[in-house]
Amino acid sequence: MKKINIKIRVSNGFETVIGPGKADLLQHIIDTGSISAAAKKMNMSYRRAWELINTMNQSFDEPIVIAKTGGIHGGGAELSDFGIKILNLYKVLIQKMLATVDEEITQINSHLKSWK
Amino acid sequence: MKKINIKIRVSNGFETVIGPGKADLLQHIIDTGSISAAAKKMNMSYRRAWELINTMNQSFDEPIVIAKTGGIHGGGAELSDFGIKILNLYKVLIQKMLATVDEEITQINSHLKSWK
DNA sequence: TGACGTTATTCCTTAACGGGAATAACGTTT
DNA sequence: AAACGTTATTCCCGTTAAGGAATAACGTCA
Repeated sequence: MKKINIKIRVSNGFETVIGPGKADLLQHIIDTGSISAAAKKMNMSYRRAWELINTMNQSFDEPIVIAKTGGIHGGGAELSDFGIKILNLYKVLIQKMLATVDEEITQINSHLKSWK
Repeated sequence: MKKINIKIRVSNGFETVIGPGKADLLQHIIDTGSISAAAKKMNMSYRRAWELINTMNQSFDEPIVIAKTGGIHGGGAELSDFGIKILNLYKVLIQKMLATVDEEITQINSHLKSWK
């Protein structure tokens, strides 16, 4: 059993707008309600997580993540309705794309060395 | 008109086995018959081109690029039949994948800022 | 044998990336 | 007012990535 892996990124021409890492991060923010907690779950620095989020928020015409400082637990973050929509679009994108190329993936996989 | 761009890479789990850059390089090798000429056309250093090729040759169970030193023009490189097969598989992979998600791409694109 | 142009490989240096620490701002709770 | 935990932001530093230069090896041709 080998471990071929298709990575799909959406770029605006010079930077990734959403891809595997950013989508993962968004999902963890949904789960935890916090940027720092999401980052920790991914073994990612807060600094980097914030950068990814900032890139996304600046790339789209509406914010993806809404963050608040202060308050009951010091603050927190959640996806905007728009952010949820984009994340779901990305998930659908991946699902559809992968569903169509089982044959080609199998063929490429069969020629990959397995010890890596 | 915006410039959304979907990048698809095939990974073996820890490195890219074929993706946009490597596929481009292979095509240029077909066109030029030389690693150095192909690299030059892409504004890529020979050193890097060789690394990409080496990664591919080591990742698959057959060589993708066959290179020769010496001879009439100092040497040269060409894709093996297997390399041509893999490159075509990748092209088909991309074509099929992109063909299925026109709707999602259009939607994401419509929410991307255009000045980037 | 010497010239030629390409592949193959090593070494050094520079640039980019990302982590960690430090700090401020914030708003609720006590 | 003080404490708390999170976001937001800036600095510094080490690691890694990538480029360039240099050199050897190679096989054909003159």
